[in-house]
Amino acid sequence: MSAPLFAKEGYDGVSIRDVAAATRLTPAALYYHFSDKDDLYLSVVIHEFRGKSTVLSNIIKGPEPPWERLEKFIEGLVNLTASDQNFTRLMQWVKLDSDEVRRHKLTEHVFSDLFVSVHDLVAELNSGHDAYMLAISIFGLITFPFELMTTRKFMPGYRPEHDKPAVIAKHVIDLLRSSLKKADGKTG
Amino acid sequence: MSAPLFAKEGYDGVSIRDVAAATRLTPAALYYHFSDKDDLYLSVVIHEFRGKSTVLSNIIKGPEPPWERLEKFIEGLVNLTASDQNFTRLMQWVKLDSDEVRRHKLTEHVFSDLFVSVHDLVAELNSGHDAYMLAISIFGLITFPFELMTTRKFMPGYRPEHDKPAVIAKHVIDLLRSSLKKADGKTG
DNA sequence: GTCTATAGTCAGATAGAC
DNA sequence: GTCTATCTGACTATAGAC
Repeated sequence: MSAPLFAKEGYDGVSIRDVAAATRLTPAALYYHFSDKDDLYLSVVIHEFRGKSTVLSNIIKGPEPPWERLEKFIEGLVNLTASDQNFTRLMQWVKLDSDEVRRHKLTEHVFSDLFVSVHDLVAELNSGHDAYMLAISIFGLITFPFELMTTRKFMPGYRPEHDKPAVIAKHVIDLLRSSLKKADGKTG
Repeated sequence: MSAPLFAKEGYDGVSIRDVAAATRLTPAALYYHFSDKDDLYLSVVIHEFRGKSTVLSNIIKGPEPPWERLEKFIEGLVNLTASDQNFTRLMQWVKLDSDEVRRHKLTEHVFSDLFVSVHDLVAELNSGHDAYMLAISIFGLITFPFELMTTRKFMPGYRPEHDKPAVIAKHVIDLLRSSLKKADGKTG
């Protein structure tokens, strides 16, 4: 209910009174359910990510060859990111969080599982690239166009199709294919 | 003087009093030089980026073949990003800024010139990829490892060398080479 | 140009009635 | 569990002395 608020304005930009208005409760009622603002914020953000990362992890653990699972994962994360703007912004706020304890807790719940899944998948590809770096690159390639969504519209060369999930996913896959995909007919 | 403050805590996380303490002025003195907090913030951030993007643009406009200039640009932006942590964080705050007018002004001064330079460079490569998407991908590949710096240390597979600029730059270049670089002996 | 002092508003958090 | 009322402190911004 209040996730869009935190997604838009971040921790410092949202007051307990704002959350109270959005949930049609009073500040005092919120303090009955949460010990303080940090507790409320953590609960909201972690709840927002629950389920989403497990859906993507399941894609990654499918029966297909690694490259095909990677393609499906890329399409899945692009679609998720495109369909829920709060998702990307909440991740951005996590990365920027200036409170170390809070950022550590969020990282654990928000990034870890999915990162491990992608890391293990790209390791299977045997591409020669460092799996850790490669996993980070893939997340960067997928999320960066969405992180820039509100600013890149002013850049030269922009066309509305650059916002379409299918176009973004295809671009990422095309960019990675020649570096990562083993030749089709190759056998051990 | 107060750029590190805004880099760490963002617009909402830094008060006029904080800036006053950092500059050893009083809030009232700051209001003599700046009309309001927005004016102060914009001045600080834009000043922080001046010069930096022109240095990189000059690399891009060198005499070498396009792919070599792209390699040098990647190394240059990686080194800049690695040497000045404020740089990355201020860019992240710009992307997340919830005030549309402020974000528009910052985008103009912070992103535009460099984006245009990279866009035109990758267009020269004739790689077959959309130049606009490709420019965004390159910025994503370079900056994402630094945006995740504080959180990815907790991820499995992490080694300290993953923070080294040379390693990050090499990874990005290696990842892009087979997709973007024309065969060496090719002539028109 | 920089100061002290302060106006006016909003923040996080709590006490106590129901 | 949720409310009204309120405490305490921090915030942006300004007035006016020097």
